[in-house]
Order: sequence, then structure tokens, then C-alpha cells
Amino acid sequence: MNTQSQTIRLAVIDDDSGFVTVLAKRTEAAGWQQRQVASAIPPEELVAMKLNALLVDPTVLGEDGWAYLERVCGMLPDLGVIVCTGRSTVAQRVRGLRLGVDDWLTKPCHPEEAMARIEAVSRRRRRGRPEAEAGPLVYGELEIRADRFQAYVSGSSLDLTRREFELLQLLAEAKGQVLEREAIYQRVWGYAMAHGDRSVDVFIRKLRQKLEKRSPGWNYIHTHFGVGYRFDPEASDPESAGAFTTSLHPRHTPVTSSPEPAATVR
Amino acid sequence: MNTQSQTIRLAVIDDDSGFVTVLAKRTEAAGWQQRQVASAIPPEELVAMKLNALLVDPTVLGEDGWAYLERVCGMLPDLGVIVCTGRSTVAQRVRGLRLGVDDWLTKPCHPEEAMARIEAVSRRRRRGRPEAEAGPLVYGELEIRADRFQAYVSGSSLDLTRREFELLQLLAEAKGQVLEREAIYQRVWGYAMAHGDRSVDVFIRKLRQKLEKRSPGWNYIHTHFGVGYRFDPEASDPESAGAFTTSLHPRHTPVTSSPEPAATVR
DNA sequence: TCGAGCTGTGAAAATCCTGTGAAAGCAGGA
DNA sequence: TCCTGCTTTCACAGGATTTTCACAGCTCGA
Repeated sequence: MNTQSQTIRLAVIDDDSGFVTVLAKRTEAAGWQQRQVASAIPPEELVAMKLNALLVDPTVLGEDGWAYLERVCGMLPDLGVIVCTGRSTVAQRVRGLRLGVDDWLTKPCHPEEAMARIEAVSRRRRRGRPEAEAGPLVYGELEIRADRFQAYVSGSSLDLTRREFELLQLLAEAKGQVLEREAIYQRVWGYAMAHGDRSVDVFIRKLRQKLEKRSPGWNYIHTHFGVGYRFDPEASDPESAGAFTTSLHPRHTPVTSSPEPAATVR
Repeated sequence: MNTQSQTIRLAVIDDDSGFVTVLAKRTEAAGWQQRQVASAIPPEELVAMKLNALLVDPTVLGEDGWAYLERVCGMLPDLGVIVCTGRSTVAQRVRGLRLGVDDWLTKPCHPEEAMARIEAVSRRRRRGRPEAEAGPLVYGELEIRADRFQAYVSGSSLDLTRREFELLQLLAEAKGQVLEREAIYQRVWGYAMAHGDRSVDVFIRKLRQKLEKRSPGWNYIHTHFGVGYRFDPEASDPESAGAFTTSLHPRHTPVTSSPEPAATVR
């Protein structure tokens, strides 16, 4: 639902280093991914970047600026293209917009406004094509399909409910990171966790049960005592792994400070 | 690039009669349908107009301008909203754009540029809509004919009403994907679904009834509890019991036309 | 080793969601 | 104007899901 706050992948084609730097600072603060690219980068490379938006000053494009813009807009209909340049005539702006450019702003231009316009354009683009979701994510034997709100192991569904799925998806997207309960609750339930609420634990159990049932021999969700949970697929094969992935830790050297601070990983 | 030239339905909320008149002349020449509306028109009426774009000068909205814009943008996510007004601060523009406004231009403004920007904003929805669809779409025993706004099973019509047809078509085009109610409503009804609205469910039932009547032995629409619906034709015959379509549900009484309450697939 | 504090678990209770039938509201045609 | 077919709204029942609870098992620092 939240059309905003999504992280935006932006490429900038501009040689106005002052503007670019200021903008980069702000976009970074906002959690966007910004990349500065040279002038004549072929559209194919833009495709590979999986961008949401492209900010371009056509003066650095030289003679073939119009042709380049047209090619980019034609090849990447899902890309938001924003021109940001100095003085221009109405005719130029109209030509650009008719070519496929989504917005045209004039320098000097406040970086905050540039960002707001980039957001607006990306928002619109996204709405136009709600499908085209990313492909299924695969972790170990597990396959998470966002387009079906479901996870599968070798083709068979885990029968996750909506909450279970969202929790799993959240954990998996943060693969390797420990997520605190409060953070998990906040993002899956959408509001702050009440003190003493055990919902997260309960759903973790349900997930583990369903994962174990369909994918035994793998550990996906690890508990970090006093902290939260971490998703990381591990084959927990008794024979192949031998000693140290088994649940009962043989020893954890309580004498010296163990390298792992307070993380009894299960 | 001729995605344009499509006629655009535009509403204008502005009392600058000079600008409005000039714009009207040009849009008419371009074959658009333009309508001048009074200030405080409720969003519901905008819905009924089936607009592509709305051009508004917030100074005629008075105090509640921001709230009005927010409401309109929230209710009609597919509507292109362009603000066109006199002097404004960066902060105002940013606020508007973040609220959901798609473009913000400053008067005095050349009508040609205004039109180009309106086109740019409306461009989104008409991509990949080659009305002359390739041929009828066939799913299982079902045949969907976009050219007739109707679906058939072995030649006989399902007698779908317009809404029923649009719903079925939407689901079928997204075959395999789960669509959330809000998304369905948004795309079939054209505006945001009110909280608690059950229209989608009711129409799903009607579709299921008509599908069952003409094509018994097939399940087309699957419910995803807490999420929405998914279209996927499945022969629901006892023998064809595929491995992964029917999860672990024992498939109660496959005898005859057991009024099977629409298999709740998660 | 002990105990306070956390986490895992099973099940009951509370809540939410969907299917459904029917009535009410609407729009267009006779 | 009335009729007719379509759409929206309503209320209820039966399930499915989520939340809550009490207790058992673990972890970690003292």
C-alpha cells in the first residue's frame, strides 16, 4: 500500500558536480540508491541497473540528446525519466515530454523538489505496472513467491497464512541479519508491539513447524537470545556436518570471552 | 510514439478564465474532452467522470486545498493530478507532490506545455493495451473474448454483465497471480475501495456461479484467505487429483455436485 | 550451581474473513 | 411512470486465523 518510502534506484547523468553531490547526499539519507553515470552509457546498461528513475541533463548528451532520450524512453517504458537542465524553451520542453520524458525541471532547482518529483514519477510508473514483480526468491530448498503470497519446497506449498508469509518474507529479505522482535512486529503488523506481546514468537514457531515439515534437514530461522531472530538457510544434516551445527553445543568455552558476544545461535 | 492521440478526458478546476479558455480551445482541437468544474466538487463526482487527468489551481480550493488534494489523490490513484498555479514555494511544491500530485507547474504557463505535461502524466495507463487483442484467450474450457465483452464455454455464453466480465478478464490476465481485493477493486471499479466494501466478494460469487453452471468440473477462481483471489483453471475431477494442486485437504466427498463451498486455497 | 529472565509450546479464546441469500438502490428502456 | 436487469449494501453463519495464556525448558550472569 505504501507507495512512498520504497527505496528508489536512481541514476544521474549530469556533470554539474555541485548539484549531483548535494542530491547524492540527500538521496542517500533517504535510503535511495543513487548512481552517477557517464554521458553516453548505452540504454542496455541502464536496463541492467534495474532503475526506477533516471535524472538527466541533456546538455551533457551533446548533439544526439534527443535521439538518446527517445531511445531510452522507448526501450525502458517502466523507467521514470526526469530532465533537469538550465534554460530551455517551451518548444524544447514540449518536445521532450512528448518524446517520453516524464518531468522536466529547470536549474537551479532545489534538491528536495527534484526528489519529490522523482518520487512522483516513480510512484506513477509503479502504479501503471503493478505486476512485473520480481522473480521468486530462493533460499536453500525454499522458494518464496511474492506474487502468490506463498512459499514452496520443491513445488509443494507450505500453506502459509498471510501473516506467516509476511513474516517469512521479511526475515528472508534480511537474510543474515538479526531482526529484533520490535522491528519485526513493527514491519509485519504495522504498529508498535505491546510490551510482553509474544505474537512474533508464536508465528516463528508456526513457520518453523511448516518449514520443518516440508524441508527437514534444513534450519532456516535462528534465535538470538535476548535479541531476536535471523534467517539463514543451513543444511543441518546430522552426518555430513558432524559436530558443530547440531543443536546441543558441545562446549562454548565459558572461560575466555567467546568471539560471539551474546549470541547463542540455535 | 503515438500512444498519445488517444483522447484524454480532462477536468479543470480553475477560475482563471483566460487560461482556461485558451487551454480549452487547444485541447478541443486535439480531440480531448475537457470539462470545467466548480471548486468544491466532491471526489465521488470526479470518479463518475472517468477522467484521465485533473488540472487544478489550488487557490480556488480555499483553506482545505491540501486536504482536498490528498483526498482526491487517495481515492483516485489512477487519476493524473496536475497543479497549475501562481507563485509557490519549494516547500509547497514538495508537499503537493508528496501528497500524490503528479506534476506542479507555475503560471504563467504555456498551454502547449500544460498539455504536454498532462499527456506525460496520463501516458501510463495506456501502455500495452492494443485493443485488438490477439485472439480470444482460452483457459481450460473457458474462452474469453475481449472483443465481445463476454466469455464462453463450448460456444455458449456465460451471460456475464459488464462488471463480471471485467473482473473475470482482470483475473484471467493475471493468471496464477494472487490479486488483492484492493487492487482488483482499483482496477475494475477505477477508484479506491472503501474499507469494508464487499463488492469484490459478491462479484466473485456471481462469477463462480456462472462458471460452475456452464463449466462444472473446473475450478477457476481460488480464494487466498486474508489476501484476495487467484485465477487458475483446474480440473476438479476426482481422478485428475494432481499432486500439488490439492494440498493436504482430503477433498471431501467428490461424489457429485457437492456444493463445495469454493475451495479455500491458501 | 542457581535463579531471573527469555523462549518454545500446546491449546483455548477472541477476532477476523469469506460465502451467501436477500433487500435496497440505480439506471436505462418501454 | 413503471419495469427490468444490474449493482451495492446488509446481516448472519461457519470457518480460518490470530491472540492470549499458562507452563515447561533454556540461557546466561552471578
